[in-house]
Amino acid sequence: MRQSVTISDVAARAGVSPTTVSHALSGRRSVSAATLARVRQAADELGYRPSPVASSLRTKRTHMVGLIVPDIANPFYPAVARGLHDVIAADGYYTIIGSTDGQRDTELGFLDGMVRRSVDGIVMFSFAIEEKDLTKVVPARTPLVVATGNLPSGHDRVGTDDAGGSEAATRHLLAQGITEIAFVSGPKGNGPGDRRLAGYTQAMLAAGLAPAEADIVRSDYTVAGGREVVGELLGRRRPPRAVVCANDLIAIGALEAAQAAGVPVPTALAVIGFDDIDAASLVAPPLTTVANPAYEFGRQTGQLLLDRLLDRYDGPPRTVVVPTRLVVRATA
Amino acid sequence: MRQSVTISDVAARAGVSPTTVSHALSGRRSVSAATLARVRQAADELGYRPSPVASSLRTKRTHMVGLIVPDIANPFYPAVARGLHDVIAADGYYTIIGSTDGQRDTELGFLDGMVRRSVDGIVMFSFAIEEKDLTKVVPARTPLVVATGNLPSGHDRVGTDDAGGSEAATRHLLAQGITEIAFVSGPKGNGPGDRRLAGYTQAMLAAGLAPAEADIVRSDYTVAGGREVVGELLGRRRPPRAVVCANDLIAIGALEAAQAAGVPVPTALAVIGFDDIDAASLVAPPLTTVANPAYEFGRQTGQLLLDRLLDRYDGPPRTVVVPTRLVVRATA
DNA sequence: TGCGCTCTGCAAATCGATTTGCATCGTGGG
DNA sequence: CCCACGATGCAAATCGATTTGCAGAGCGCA
Repeated sequence: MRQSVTISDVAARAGVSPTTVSHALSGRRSVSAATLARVRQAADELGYRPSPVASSLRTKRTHMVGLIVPDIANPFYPAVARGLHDVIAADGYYTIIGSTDGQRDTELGFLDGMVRRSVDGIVMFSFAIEEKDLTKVVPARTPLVVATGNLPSGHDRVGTDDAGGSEAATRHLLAQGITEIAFVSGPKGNGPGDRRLAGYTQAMLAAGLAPAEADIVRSDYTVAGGREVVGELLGRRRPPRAVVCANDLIAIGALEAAQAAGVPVPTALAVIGFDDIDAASLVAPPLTTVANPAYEFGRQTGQLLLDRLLDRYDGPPRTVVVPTRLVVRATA
Repeated sequence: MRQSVTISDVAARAGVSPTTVSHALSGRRSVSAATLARVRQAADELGYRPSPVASSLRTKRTHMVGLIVPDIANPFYPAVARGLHDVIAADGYYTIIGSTDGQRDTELGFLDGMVRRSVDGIVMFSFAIEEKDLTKVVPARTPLVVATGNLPSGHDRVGTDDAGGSEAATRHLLAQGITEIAFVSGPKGNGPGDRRLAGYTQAMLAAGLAPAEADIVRSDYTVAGGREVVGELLGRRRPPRAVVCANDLIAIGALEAAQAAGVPVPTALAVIGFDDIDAASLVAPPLTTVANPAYEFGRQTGQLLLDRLLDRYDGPPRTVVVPTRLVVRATA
């Protein structure tokens, strides 16, 4: 079950040593033009396809990058994966994926597996792991990009401008003269909800408005959750004139609640979501939302990684914040 | 830059040869209980983590599976990826991904790259490649699951029951006494549109109805396209009482066209989509559609692959058809 | 002429595991 | 008592590349 054509076969055919073939094809040492031509031709004629596995054993480089996410089927991550993929594939790197469901053991398992497989770099979305776990499993020399907001920074890092996004959304409402604005966040924790909440608060304060405690409510990140809490908001004596939501699903729930209550959108209630998932443009009326550019996010992780893989950068950890963009449709 | 702990280190510590360590840990030959214990302990104490790269070089097995898709960011494929991932990860296999954008050269490039990386198996969604390309690049012994409908079968294969799905959708309408049913397919070609069309036709014929040529229209697979062609249908002298669409986006476009024309859904126009994308349940009214179970699809590809990887099956190519399921919501 | 330097090329070691072939030691059956 | 065989362990070959060290040839310069 040996490989069909090896470097020795090429060497034999070209009448040189395997050493010379290696040098000729890799260019790590110079060979004469004549030899180079003979080697090239021999390789060509035999259909030589070098074995990356053998090469990796010696060089310790696999041209593979690990991507660890909670769930590759969750719409955000495929776009990230694609962005990463597009950046690194251009330099011949492959992406190897692990879905962890946010389980700590699974996260560690994939991390360990990928390190042993000697991936050249790792992009990690982790929610259950801590810095010391990371350093225990991942050798210091392996580039690692961390893509979650909760870890202290000992690695390169990419994040979304959550606060800036909801700040822009809030300002968009304020600019229309709307001041009674509520915010629907996610569950307490280190998810994006409270970072987005912070942007809302800041915009309100900057406008000289102090958001009342009652104007800030929490939900899980689902349509049903959004429908429920916004339904409750609308039932109050003084319902808000607008809601900014921590994600699009909540916002879609808000739309449903408004419709159920007979409250016209956006004239009586303006709604703004966050993420710009596919469905945002498909619901009726189409949702005004803050685009969370997952693809761009992925590209940035790829850039940070590639800069280190190709020795273009060798300094202290860097952080990239991916900007968001307000997409104005019909709900605000 | 050598690996920290190698098999020789373990051997030294346990006072045996590397051979014995290998046999002890792999169980390929028997070792005495005492030796086994000593080896285990030595490995443990040193924190031995075997190198899959070295192992692969000798064994030709990498425990990696390649997944080649047109676009990992397209909602269908992440779910497939997850299904595949879940099945094979249980046996220690990793998924390595390539997005090709349906480009022939890119498809071939990833195929070649993965084969050279000596993946143990490949799952391929290809639209631009032909059987002979495949056999040229992929060694006969590498298990390959083909997941598109247009290739002649020389490999294991997984497909969706496209015809069955739209047949069920059509019958669902017929059962309500609706007979004026139109079908919106995709562009001519080997996409799923015409396989879905076939199911519609069959159901109509089985009911003794001969669908008129005018009842079958084509669109691209987008909302805009669906809106346009269904708008045209509704403007006819005798508009259909229902439309079955080749995918959900078209169906959502149909919804928009109906709303624009003031045609109530489902009372004056019933609409059924195909795929059950996330947005299907989020639009208003929620879309009745045929679920195309991508996750299950991925699991099936994983099963076919794993059966061969683990030598559980060694016969001629098999085909698995993943059943669809009618999801009745509010539009039909 | 002689010294040193660059250019070219090869032999051999190396990466870290797996696998084959051989040797040794008991043990039980004939 | 002897032979066959299973159990156990090691030395060495192997997978297919890369890299190091060495050597010969050719050239320029003092």
